[in-house]
Amino acid sequence: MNDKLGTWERTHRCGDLTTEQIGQEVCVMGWVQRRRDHGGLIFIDLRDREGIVQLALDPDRDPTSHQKAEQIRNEFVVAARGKVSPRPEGTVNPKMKTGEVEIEITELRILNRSETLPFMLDGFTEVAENIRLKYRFLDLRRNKLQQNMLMRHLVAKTVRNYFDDQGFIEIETPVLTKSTPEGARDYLVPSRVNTGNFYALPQSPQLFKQLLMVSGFDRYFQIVKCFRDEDLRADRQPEFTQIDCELSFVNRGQIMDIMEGMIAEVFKQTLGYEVSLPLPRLSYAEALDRFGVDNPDLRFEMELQDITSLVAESEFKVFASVAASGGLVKALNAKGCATYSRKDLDGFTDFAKIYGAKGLAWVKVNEDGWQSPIAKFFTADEIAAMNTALDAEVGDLLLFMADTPAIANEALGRLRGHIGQKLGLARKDDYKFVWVTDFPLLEWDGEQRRHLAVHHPFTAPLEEDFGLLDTEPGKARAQAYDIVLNGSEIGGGSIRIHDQAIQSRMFELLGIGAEEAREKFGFLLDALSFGAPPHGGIAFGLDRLMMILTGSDSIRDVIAFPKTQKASCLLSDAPNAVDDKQLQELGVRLRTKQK
RNA sequence: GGGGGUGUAGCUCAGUUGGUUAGAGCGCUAGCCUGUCACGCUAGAAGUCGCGAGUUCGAGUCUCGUCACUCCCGCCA
Repeated sequence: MNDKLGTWERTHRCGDLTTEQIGQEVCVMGWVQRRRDHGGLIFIDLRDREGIVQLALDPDRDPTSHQKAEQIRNEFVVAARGKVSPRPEGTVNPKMKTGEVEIEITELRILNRSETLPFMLDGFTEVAENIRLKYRFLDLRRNKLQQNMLMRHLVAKTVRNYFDDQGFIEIETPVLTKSTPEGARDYLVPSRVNTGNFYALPQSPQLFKQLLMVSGFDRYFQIVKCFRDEDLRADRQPEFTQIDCELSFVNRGQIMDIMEGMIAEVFKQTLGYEVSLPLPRLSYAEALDRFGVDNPDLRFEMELQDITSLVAESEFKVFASVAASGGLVKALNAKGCATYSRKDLDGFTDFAKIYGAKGLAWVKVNEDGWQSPIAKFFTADEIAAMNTALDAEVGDLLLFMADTPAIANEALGRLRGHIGQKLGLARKDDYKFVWVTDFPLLEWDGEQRRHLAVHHPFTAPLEEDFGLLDTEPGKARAQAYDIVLNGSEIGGGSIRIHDQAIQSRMFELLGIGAEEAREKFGFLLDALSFGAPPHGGIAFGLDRLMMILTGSDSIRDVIAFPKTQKASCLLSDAPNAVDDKQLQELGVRLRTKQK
């Protein structure tokens, strides 16, 4: 039989008790982290979301409570009253926040019992993901996840306060929206009252926030769930949260200023970390040239060097032929890594191959020159030129990639990140931001034989590249910007097209005919024709930001109830089959038999 | 759609060349213990070796298939 809560009121949270409360009568409630029964004395570590405090139960002080404590097991829910006391000389626990005090219990109530848990919550062992997810309500009791959720709340609160101060208002946009087949796959919801028709869950509130600008709300933000039916990754869930913003009458410099202010405020409030503003800005072209990727990790240098011209005439056919066919030969200098084994180097090659590289050439810089399978193909002058370009010194490891520009950049750029991690140059408590700007507006899709929007079809081109739309649209750059933190894209946005004629022209360039554009985006084109102000915005991935703030390797650790890689919820068993009756009402018939 | 990893007690894992009755730590149960804090000591219970076939005198171990979890490529306007 459990005890009743009765009229007891909690006076403090467990983790909040310090020497300041010494002498006070307190009442705490929480879960039993651990019981240590000495036969006489019993100690209980009582836990709530703020932390753990030690309860001391002395049979001489209160035999009834002591007797109850003998039955207590892990995760029992307990309420306890007693006096906060300093721990006896020599028994202070410096590892605990509350380690200088304990509560001398005078009355104890067992509010509820617990079965033996399927796994320990003590944080000393890594538990398999599927077990954690099945018992997510228990997993969430663990300290790390409690901290993550509390910090997530703090971030949301900070964001709301900041935007409120800046004159933004939060407006909700619909979750049942219209499917637009551009971009990611939609999650579809069948409509009962419009049999045969479907809503789509929003991939982002993009169009609605633009409409809010047309409506004159001027500065909008929303912390909002978005949905994409694509395959999952360590940093991707099918439903995720964006900090979504849109502003009118601003240029992109002003947007970036406001947004980096928000990010700085978040880092200050959560980690006490001062982000120095303004953040560096890098063009897409420069990012690719120096780092190979558009989301460079700037916690370390190790920049890529373009050595195509140095090896174009060399005897090494692999490099020379790539150079002759318009490819790139790029190299990076892994400082002091000449000691790496053949196995390490093979590992790097395998890593590069993931990104389409055919191979990777390496050079160890020794006292007596280059040690490398490819050294013999180069003249002393060529080697000297490469050494200079790469700032090579004895003890360095030079890595070379020759391929099409896209593959050479991507593969060597990813390898740069990989080696930076391996060398411990990418510290989790170091935060390096960069804005990447001037993305290409369009990319050519060879399969569909049409241009696709790199960002989305509502992105405005750079004003100086306007003319290119009619001549070489593939070369036009966008008024777009991504904010990158430690090699991870945490946000992206653009100035939008607010001129209906230009938006129509953009649809044309994307191979979307006038009729199709009207059918899919007619409401946007209409809105643009009724006095749309110049506007632009950005959306931040809250989950990815939380991963970095909490030092989490998985997005699941910053989401209360995440899904597995196959997008199922092991806790509730979603998605699941539904009754025929439900399907009938929706006018939906399945094409395949269910298992 | 493709590639890699993992799956053995409630949890974390070990298990040799295919060979007797599958082990350890933690947890759990019982007993002891008045200053521990991942308390300690003693004893005990606990297994569909993910699932299904196959090879074999014999399979946790080899082969094939399959399922789940996970990391990556593609995909993610």
